[in-house]
Amino acid sequence: MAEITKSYESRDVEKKWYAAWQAAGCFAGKVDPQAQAYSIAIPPPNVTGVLTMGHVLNNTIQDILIRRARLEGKSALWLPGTDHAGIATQTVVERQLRKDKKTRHDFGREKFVEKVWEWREEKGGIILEQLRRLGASCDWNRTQFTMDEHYSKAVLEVFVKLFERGHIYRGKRMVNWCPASQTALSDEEVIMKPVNGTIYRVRYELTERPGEFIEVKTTRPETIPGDVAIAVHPDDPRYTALIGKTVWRPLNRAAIPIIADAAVDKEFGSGALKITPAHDKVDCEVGARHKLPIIDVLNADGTLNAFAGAELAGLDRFAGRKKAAELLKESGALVAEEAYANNVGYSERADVPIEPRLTWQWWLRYPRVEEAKAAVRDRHIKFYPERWSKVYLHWLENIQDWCISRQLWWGHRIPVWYRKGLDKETLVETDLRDPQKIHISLAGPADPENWVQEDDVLDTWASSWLWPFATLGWPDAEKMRASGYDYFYPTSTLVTGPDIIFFWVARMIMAGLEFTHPGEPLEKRIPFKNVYFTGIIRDQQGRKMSKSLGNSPDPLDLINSYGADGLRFGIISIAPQGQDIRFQEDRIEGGKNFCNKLWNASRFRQMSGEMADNSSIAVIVARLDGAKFDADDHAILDRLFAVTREVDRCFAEFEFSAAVQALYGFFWNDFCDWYVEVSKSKLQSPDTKPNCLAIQDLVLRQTLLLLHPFIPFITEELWSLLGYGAAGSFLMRDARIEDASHWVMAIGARGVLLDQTQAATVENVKVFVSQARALKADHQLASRRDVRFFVTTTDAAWTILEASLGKIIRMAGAVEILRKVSVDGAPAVVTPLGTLYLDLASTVDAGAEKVRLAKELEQLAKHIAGTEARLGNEAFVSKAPAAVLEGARKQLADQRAKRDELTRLLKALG
RNA sequence: GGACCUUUAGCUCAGUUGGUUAGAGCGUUUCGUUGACAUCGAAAAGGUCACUGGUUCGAGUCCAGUAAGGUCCA
Repeated sequence: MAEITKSYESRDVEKKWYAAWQAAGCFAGKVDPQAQAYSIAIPPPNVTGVLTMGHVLNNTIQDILIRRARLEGKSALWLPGTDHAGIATQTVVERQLRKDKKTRHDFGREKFVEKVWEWREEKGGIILEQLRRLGASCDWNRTQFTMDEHYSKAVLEVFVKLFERGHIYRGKRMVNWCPASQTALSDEEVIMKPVNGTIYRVRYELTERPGEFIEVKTTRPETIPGDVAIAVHPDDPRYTALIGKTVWRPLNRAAIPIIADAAVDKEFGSGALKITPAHDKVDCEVGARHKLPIIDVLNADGTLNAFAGAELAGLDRFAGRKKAAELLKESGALVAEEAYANNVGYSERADVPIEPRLTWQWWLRYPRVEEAKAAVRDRHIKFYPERWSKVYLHWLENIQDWCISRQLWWGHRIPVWYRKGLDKETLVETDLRDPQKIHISLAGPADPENWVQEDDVLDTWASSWLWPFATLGWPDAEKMRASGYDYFYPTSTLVTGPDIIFFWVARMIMAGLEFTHPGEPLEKRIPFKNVYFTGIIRDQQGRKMSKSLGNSPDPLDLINSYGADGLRFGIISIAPQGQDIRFQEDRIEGGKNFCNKLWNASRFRQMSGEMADNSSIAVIVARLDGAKFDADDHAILDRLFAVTREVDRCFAEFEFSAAVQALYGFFWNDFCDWYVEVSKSKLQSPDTKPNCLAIQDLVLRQTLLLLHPFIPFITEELWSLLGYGAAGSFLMRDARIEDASHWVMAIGARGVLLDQTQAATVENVKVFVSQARALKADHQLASRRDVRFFVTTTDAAWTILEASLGKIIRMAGAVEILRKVSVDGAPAVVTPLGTLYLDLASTVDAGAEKVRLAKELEQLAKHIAGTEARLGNEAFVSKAPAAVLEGARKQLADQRAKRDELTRLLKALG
C-alpha cells in the first residue's frame, strides 16, 4: 500500500479521481427498481456564465445531497445543463460583432442565429467544465441545453397546448420595454431603483384665458409632446370650473382638454396631472377611459421621434429631457426645477431605465395557480427555510399575466403563422381562433408560402420552467422511457437562490402540475419535493458579489490555493440555512487545514502499525477485543455514534453547516486532540495495541463516509490508501453508509457493549489533564516534561485516575503523579477528580498563589450564591422538573465542596 | 405603505422543544518543533446576548414595542 505523504497535495489527487470516476461511469443515473430514486435537476446556468461563488455554494450543496444519496444506497441522478439565456447571450454576441462595426441586422436573422450557435460551440458552457473542477458528480452524458432540438420541441408544444387550452392570448398592452435590448420584459425582469433626479414644474396656459395657467409636476418633460390631456380629480374644488376647458400643450403646441378622473392624486403637486397615454401605465388607463388619442413620441431605441417635434426629434431620451427643459424655460412654461427622489424601473439585464410602451405581445394566463398554492401550503413541496413559502404564496395571490414574447432573435421562435397580407395591428381575439387567418402548431402550416411566421421568440423562462421534466425526455414517450422519467420524476430536491423564486421556482411548479402525469394526484405532478434556498454570498462589507464591483474571488483561484475540498468544506461551514453569507477567505483556508488534519491523522494510523484487512466493517469489528476496552475506547465510539446520528439529523433537516461543524469538532477535538494522543500510550503496549488500531480503523472509516459528500476527493484517496475498498471499487459508488444503530449492533455482536459510565469519566480526565497543564503554565513550566504532581482525592476518583495514569502523565507532561493524604504549601488546583498539586514548594510565590486562589474563590462564590438562591426559591423547588432540581442540588454540592477545598488551600498558604 | 430577515467575544457566526458557569473558527497574548500534522500543539484573555416592557420558579431562547442595518413586494 502506498505511503501517505507528509502533507496533502490536492491537485493531483483531484485530477486523478475525477478522471477515474468518470471513466468508471460512477455519475450515471440508472433506473434501479430495487433502489429508491434520488434526483436533482441542476439550475441550468446561463450558457454565457462563468463560475461564481454563488455557483460554488449552490452546486456544492447539490453534490453533497447526491453523493450522500449514493452512500445511502439510493439510485442518484444529477442532471446537468445550460440555459440559452436569450438576452444575455444575444448581447454577448452582438457586442462581439460591434468590434467589427457590425450589428445583427447586417447579417439578418438566420445568419445571426448561426453566429450565436457558433459562439456557443466555441465559448459556451465553460461553467460546466468549471463544475467538474469543483467535483460535481453530474451525469454529464445527459447534459442538456434549452435550445436542443428535443427541448425546443417541448417548449413549442407547451405553447401550442396552452394556446389550445385558452391560456395564451395576444394583446396590445403597456409593457416594460428595454430600449437597450429593444424587447419587452416581464415584470419580474424589472428592478426598481431609487434615483435622485429632478422634477419639473410646468405650467400649461388656458387657451380661453391667456395669462392663466394650470401647473403640473413631471419628471419626464421630454414626453410633453405626447400629452393629450390634463387630468384633475372630479372632487377637487380648485379645478371644478376648468373641467372641459382646454390648455396649450407647451411643447409641440396644441390645445388639449382638461378632464376629470378619480385616479388623480389631489395631494400630489398642484393636483393636476398631465396625461401621456403612450408613456405611462396609469395615463394609458386614464386615456382609455376618456377615449383619448395616443401619441408615442419615442422610438424603440429610446430616441425621440417626429411626434416629439422638430427640436427634439432624433435626440436620445435623456438628452431630450434636457433639451425639453431648456425649451420650456425659454417659453416661460417652466416654473421651477426641484430635486426629486423616486423609484425608477431598470432592465435587469441591460441596467437601463425601462420605458412603459404600448405594444402587441403574447401573454400567458398562468395555469394551475390554485394547485400551485396548495402544493406548497399543504407541504407536498417543502421549502427550506420554510418562511419563503410565504413570499411564494403572496406572489401567487397577486399574480399577473406573463408577457412571454420577446423581440429577440436568439430563442424559441413562437410557433404562430399569420396569413400573408394580414394586418397584424388589427387582429382581435376571435381572429386568433380563425384558422384562415392564424396558424398555430408545432409543425407549421402545410403551405408555408402563404404564411409569415411570428418574429418574436419566447421569454427564456418560458423554456426553463419546463426544466425538471423536459430534461427527462418529456413529451417524447420513447425518450421518457430511456431517461427514466417515471422513475426520477418528481425530482427530490431543488437547490436554488430565493432571488428566482418567482422567475423560476413558482413557474416550474405550475408547469409541472399542468403538464406531467395528467389526471394523477398532485404528489405525482409536482416537479420536486423539497426546495432548498441558499443564502446570497456577500463580501466583507456585506455587498452582493458582482462582476461589476469586482469583489468576487475567482473560485478557480481558490481551488488552486486550497483545493476543491478545502473550498467546499469552507463554503459550507459558513453557510447556515437560509442566511446570507459574508465571505471570508480564512474560512476556506480552514477547510484546507481540515483536509490536512484528516490526511495526517490517517498518516498517523498508517505509521502506527501494520494495516490489517480493512475491506469491510465485519473484518474490522472482528479485530476488536472487548476485554481491552478502556474508558477512552468507550468514549470515542460513543462520540462516533453521536456524530453519526447528528449528521443524519442534519441531512434530514438540510442543515449542512451544522453537519460540517459537528464533524469538524468530532474529528479534530475528540479524535485527534484526545483519542490519537491517548493512543500513543496504548500503542506502546502489545497488549492494547491491536484493539486500539482496530478502533482507529473504525473511526477513520466512518469519518470518511460521513465526510465524503462534503470533501469527495481526499476521502476517496484515503479510502483507497487505508484499504477500505476492494481493488477497482470506489467509495463514492460502492460504499454504503451505516447508521449508528447498525454500528452498535455490529460491535455488540462482537461482545462489546458501549459503557456510558466509563465514557463519561473521560470528560473528567480531560479536565484533570487540562488543569494540570494550566497549573504548569501558571508557573512558567508549560514546556517542561519532568514535572511531579501530587493529588489528594477520594478512592473512587483515584480509581479513575489510576486506570488512565500512564496516559495522563504523558498528556500532562509529568514525570509522575503521586497520591498523597495531604500536601502543604504547594500550588494547587481543584479538579473534579481531586486536588492537584504541583511539586515545587520551594519556588512558589505564596503571594501570587494566594491572589490566584482568591480570584477563583470569588468567582465560585457568585455561582454558589446564584444556585443557593434558586434552590431557596420555594416556587422553583415546587415547580421545576425533578431532573432540573436534582441537577441543581448536585451542582450546589460540587460547588460547595470545591469552595471548601479552595478555602483550605488558601489557609494553608498562610 | 406591506411582508420578511438580522442585531450574541475584536471579526465572521453557532446556540434544536425556555433549565448547570452562553460556544466555535479566525484574530490577540504567552509557551512549545517530544517521530501524524507549525496547514500543528498547549494555556490564556475576551460577552450587560441591540434596547424597553411582559409571560415564567427560571428568558440569548417565548410575547409586545422601540432603534439600527438589510431583502423582497407595492
